[in-house]
Amino acid sequence: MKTRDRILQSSLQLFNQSGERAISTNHIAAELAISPGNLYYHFRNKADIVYELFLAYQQQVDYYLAAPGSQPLVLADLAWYLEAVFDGLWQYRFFHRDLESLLDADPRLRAGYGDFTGRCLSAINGIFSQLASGGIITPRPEPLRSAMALNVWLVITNWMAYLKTAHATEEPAVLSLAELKQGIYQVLTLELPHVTPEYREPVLALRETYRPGTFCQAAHPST
Amino acid sequence: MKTRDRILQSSLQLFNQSGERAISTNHIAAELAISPGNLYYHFRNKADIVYELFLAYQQQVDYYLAAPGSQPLVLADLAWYLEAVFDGLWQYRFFHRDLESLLDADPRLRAGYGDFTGRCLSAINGIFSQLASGGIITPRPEPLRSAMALNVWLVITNWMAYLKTAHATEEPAVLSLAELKQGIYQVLTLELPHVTPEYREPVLALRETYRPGTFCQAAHPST
DNA sequence: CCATTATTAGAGTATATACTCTAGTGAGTC
DNA sequence: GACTCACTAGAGTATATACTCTAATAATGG
Repeated sequence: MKTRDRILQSSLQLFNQSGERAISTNHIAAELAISPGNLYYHFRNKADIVYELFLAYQQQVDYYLAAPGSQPLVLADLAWYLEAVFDGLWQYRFFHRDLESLLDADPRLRAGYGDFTGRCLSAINGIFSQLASGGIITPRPEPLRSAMALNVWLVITNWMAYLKTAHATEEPAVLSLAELKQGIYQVLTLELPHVTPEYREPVLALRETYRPGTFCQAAHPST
Repeated sequence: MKTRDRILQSSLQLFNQSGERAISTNHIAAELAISPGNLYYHFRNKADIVYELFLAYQQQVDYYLAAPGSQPLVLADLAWYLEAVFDGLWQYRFFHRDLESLLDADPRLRAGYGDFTGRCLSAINGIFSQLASGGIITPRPEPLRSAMALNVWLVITNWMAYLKTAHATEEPAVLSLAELKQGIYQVLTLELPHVTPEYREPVLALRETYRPGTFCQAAHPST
């Protein structure tokens, strides 16, 4: 594997683990047992590493959130979309932690992220449309649908912060993909009032799949 | 005004302006034209300043979110609660930006914030109950009501980050209290499906009050 | 007035951070 | 074997950060 890619990989791992703020370029170099000079041969600065990671994140989410076209969606599609989004969020979870500082440090990133959010919101909006076509949720007029999409986005992007701040018992809060996906429970809670009567039961069942266990959750973090 | 209080005041202002990460104790001392030694006479370290600001934040929100007791609520109460919460969020807006790092740096803060969130969620839950008693929203069974409260909390605490990251056009994104309060529009969107038919119109009217203007918004930040 | 205590200045420290510079090394090519 | 060129090491720099220490100055109470 090329050094450049190893830098990206290690950076992502360390950022996810401890946050971008706590990880210096020297840390990254040390982790890879390469010299700082070597790292700076491959990247002009730290912001460039972050930006490249953002591009990968963006590409992945864009791919999975690709417009559902105009065919109606079934319930399994909804579950699949939610899983995909939370997978992306998990893989690049350092990103939404102090995103503001990241954007302050790099105008390209600010512009790119603005567009990215816009696309995500349209995608969610489109998914709502096609879920309505599929008879799963009741159609809503436009200004409302966009506001709903935004709420979904807000819940999704804030769920991790909630888990790591309000919910955490351990000292440096750790997190597992399974816990993260309990965010799907919250999203489905959000959509519940808009589900058509005939789909209410199936959606409730799907939602139950992600219900946060009050029992002991022996979850451990992986990469 | 006592130096200690001036330190807190200036810290809050600078933190809100540029984020805790970007503001060093030297910056704070310089802003007040006092020596670093003087600052450290009044506070053992930076985390102590942050913690004290958290206590103030907590006290304010706790005060305004005090349990509505058992008397039913009217629509004006709902508006009042929302305004109060967003006011608190505004005054201590540095806090929810990289909260995770703040908690990592101070175990007291982590514990305190965990409790604080718990109380906020119960308060929102209680407000839902009393809104139901007041005939404004339809009563919901418990596990659902808590999940709804959590969604409200997620939307509220993430609204500012959304504005400053996705929505911002300016370089260091600035924000006004008025813009922030458009978050109320989102919260009311969230609650809309649970509003009783007879209150639907009044709630829609209230919500319209906070609708984000598509027109030019010449809002400028104040402290 | 004197003694004690609270407050302040200001120079200084140890450490970290992002990043640079120079001098290579090693694999391929002519 | 000389040349190139992508790649790497490692020491080094300027700056910042959180924080300390000493000594001086107010403020206060008896």
